[in-house]
Amino acid sequence: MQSGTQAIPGTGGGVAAADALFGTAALAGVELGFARNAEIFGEDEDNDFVYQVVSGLVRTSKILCDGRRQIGAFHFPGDLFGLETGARHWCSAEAVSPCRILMVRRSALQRAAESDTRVAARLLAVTMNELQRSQAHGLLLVRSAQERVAAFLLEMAARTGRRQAIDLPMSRQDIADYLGLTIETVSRTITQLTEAAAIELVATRRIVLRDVPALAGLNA
Amino acid sequence: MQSGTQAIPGTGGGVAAADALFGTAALAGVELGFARNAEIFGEDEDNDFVYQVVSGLVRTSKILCDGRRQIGAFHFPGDLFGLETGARHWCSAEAVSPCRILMVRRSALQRAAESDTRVAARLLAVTMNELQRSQAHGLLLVRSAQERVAAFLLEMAARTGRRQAIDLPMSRQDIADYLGLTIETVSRTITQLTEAAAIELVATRRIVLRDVPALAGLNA
DNA sequence: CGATTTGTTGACTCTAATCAAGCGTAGTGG
DNA sequence: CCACTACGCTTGATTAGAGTCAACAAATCG
Repeated sequence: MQSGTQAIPGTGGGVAAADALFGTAALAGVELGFARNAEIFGEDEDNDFVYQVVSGLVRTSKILCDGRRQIGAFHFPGDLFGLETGARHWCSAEAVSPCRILMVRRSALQRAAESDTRVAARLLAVTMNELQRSQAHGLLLVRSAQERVAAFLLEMAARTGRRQAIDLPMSRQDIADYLGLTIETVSRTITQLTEAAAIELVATRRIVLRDVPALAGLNA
Repeated sequence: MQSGTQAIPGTGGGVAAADALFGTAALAGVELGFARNAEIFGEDEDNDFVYQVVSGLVRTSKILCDGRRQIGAFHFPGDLFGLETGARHWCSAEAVSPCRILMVRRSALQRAAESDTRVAARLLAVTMNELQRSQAHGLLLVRSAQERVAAFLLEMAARTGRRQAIDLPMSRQDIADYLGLTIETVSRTITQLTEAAAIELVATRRIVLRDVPALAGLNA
């Protein structure tokens, strides 16, 4: 069972911002469905669209020269992704769970931003938020395995809106690649947090946060 | 001698973009000088300005709960910084070398962006570039010490425009905090790269890149 | 010139990676 | 329905790489 992935209702803020973005400008977007692990766009492909998650979960990642994969971000319903300046994509995007994705032509969005100040302002705000998220993610990568996993769980709880039980749509490999760890270390750390009674492993992909202050105490 | 810090001419692209940003809109900015290690803004302070480096080098950083410091970015002449959405600053900014900084009121910039589409577009482009830089930095943090230091040296060479000799305006501690390493590891790695004839340590803060392909070969 | 900060080097420790095996849960087909 | 398989996850043993602690050298400054 990996239900719940499509049921994630979005976090409100993101959806509202994006709605204002696309809605106000009356931008025609194409909505497409993607199967689990399907590629939405690939590295070095033409950068012609901006994307919004309607439902499901998306990861953006890059393959390192040694074959390892680094996941830069998970994108939840309402989130925009593919926000880049270059003519070609710098990273790739795949569906973690079955997704519905809204695609808007970059040129159309640009025109909309030129004619509607609110669209431009929204787009800038969304980009700045993404910048801050990226910087926060960078901070994570220099911390201990326990701190990374704890922060990840709290982030997922915050993003899915759940206070207690979180359903993780992504595999341990995805988590490891997001946190810059190996799957073994992620697994071991989850075991440790369980033994420390900070969390409870209901199922492999369903985790209950038992001691949120303890988890938060591991953070900066 | 830590000369060269004020002589860095900017990288062209950054300066041009920023000039268009501030110039076109006829934005009145205040230019201020900051001594070495002076704080330009602090974490949690009011986020009322956007800043541009005129000369010198700026670092933006955050202090972790365990006392360690993580540097998110170095900002060179022409670069904008302080691009955040929140009402308060999320990180702090300090002068690595003596700096001249142009400060523009966020509200004024926002008004300029509303009246001039080109300003809005420039601001968005600059923010997206910063996002990509931040993501690239995140990638660095999951690599080996050698790869991080090599990438750092190449980045500095690219930013300062020098092909061969780089003058590093920042201390080993700054480098370590930027790369998520300790000063000892940075020092040892520089020694290793010297022994491998990839670089040459002319002075502690002056490094000549002897084998750029070898250094680049360590990257993704 | 001494004093102080900054950088290098060495010895040792410890965390997370690696290599390898075993478990559990679908999913498949007889 | 039950092997059988395949995959994702966990656990164990060992290793490698960076951190820590400590001493020393070198540059900078008054």
